[in-house]
Amino acid sequence: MNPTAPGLLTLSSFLMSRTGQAARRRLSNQAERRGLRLWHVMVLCALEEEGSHSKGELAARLDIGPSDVIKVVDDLLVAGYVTCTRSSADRRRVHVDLTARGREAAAGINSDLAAADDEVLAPLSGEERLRLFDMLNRLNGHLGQADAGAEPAGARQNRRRGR
Amino acid sequence: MNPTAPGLLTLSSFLMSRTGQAARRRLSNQAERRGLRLWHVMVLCALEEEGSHSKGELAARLDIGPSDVIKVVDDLLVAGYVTCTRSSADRRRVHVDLTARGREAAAGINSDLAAADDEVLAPLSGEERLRLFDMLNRLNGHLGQADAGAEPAGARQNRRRGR
DNA sequence: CTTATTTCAGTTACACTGAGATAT
DNA sequence: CATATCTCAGTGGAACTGAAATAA
Repeated sequence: MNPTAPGLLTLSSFLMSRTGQAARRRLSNQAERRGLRLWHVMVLCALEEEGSHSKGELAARLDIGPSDVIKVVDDLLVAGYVTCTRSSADRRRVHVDLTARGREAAAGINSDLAAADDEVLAPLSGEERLRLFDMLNRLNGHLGQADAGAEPAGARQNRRRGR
Repeated sequence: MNPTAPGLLTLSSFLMSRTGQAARRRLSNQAERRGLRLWHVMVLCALEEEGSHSKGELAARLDIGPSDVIKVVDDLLVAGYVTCTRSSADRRRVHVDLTARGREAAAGINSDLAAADDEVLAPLSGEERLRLFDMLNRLNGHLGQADAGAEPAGARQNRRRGR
């Protein structure tokens, strides 16, 4: 059809997945120094920024599987970074809250991750970084929204990107 | 330390990994319609753009594991998209070449992927897309280069990102 | 004997799926 | 009974690791 379709290797989508993968690895390496994975940090960060969440809310907020939240929160619980308490109003829900220790850990790792982020973005000027950040936010919104509209019908559980 | 370190969830590195992941999924879905995975398309694309490669060269060019190239090329061989021939000059090497059928498949899927890429980048203007493409290329070069410098010593096999 | 290339086998982390338990 | 939330166990593809076989 299109005689001069650009190859996969030069597509922005593909470059982005590659770059994102490399960037993720750097962040992940930072987290690993504290015995945490990125999922753990995501949860700590969400709790730090937005306060208490139920496990289901965390899954929706972070766009990860509800079943994965279980393991992650359980690890954080064992590490003493969070507390889990059943809601007295709706006893199905489990509220997750940061402990003082968790807040401390989150602050420490956040500054480490910010440094890693800075190193990743090293080749970009300050203005370019702002542009990039803006574009990424728009792309994220667009992609998440587009996926949400394609729900088959009875997808009450797992309303996530993979369908 | 830093009292106002930005949270992981707002780091460009993190946003990029998320966006890249969503973008990759779209490309992957396109490839799947033809019974291929992204790895297969990467190989087809590299062969289409740059001609014959040995398996080791493909691994280095695409930055994937030499052991993974085996499976991918083998799949393509079974599908009749490539031919494998031992080099007569250096019989350790196996040269991989596109067949007519492979070239046809590559062209077809490339235009499909280009359409998917266009959809991913929908929220960006033409100028922004160029900027983004440029930034991604620079970031890719920077990250790949930085990883290459951190080699421990005797890394003759697997000189790849994860070390 | 040492090195390069390919090959095979196995491991890990991640994302996801499905069933079931408990509560509303 | 229908629904929501959480929990657990298992699947599959991707990325990586290590060790062999073959040839130089």
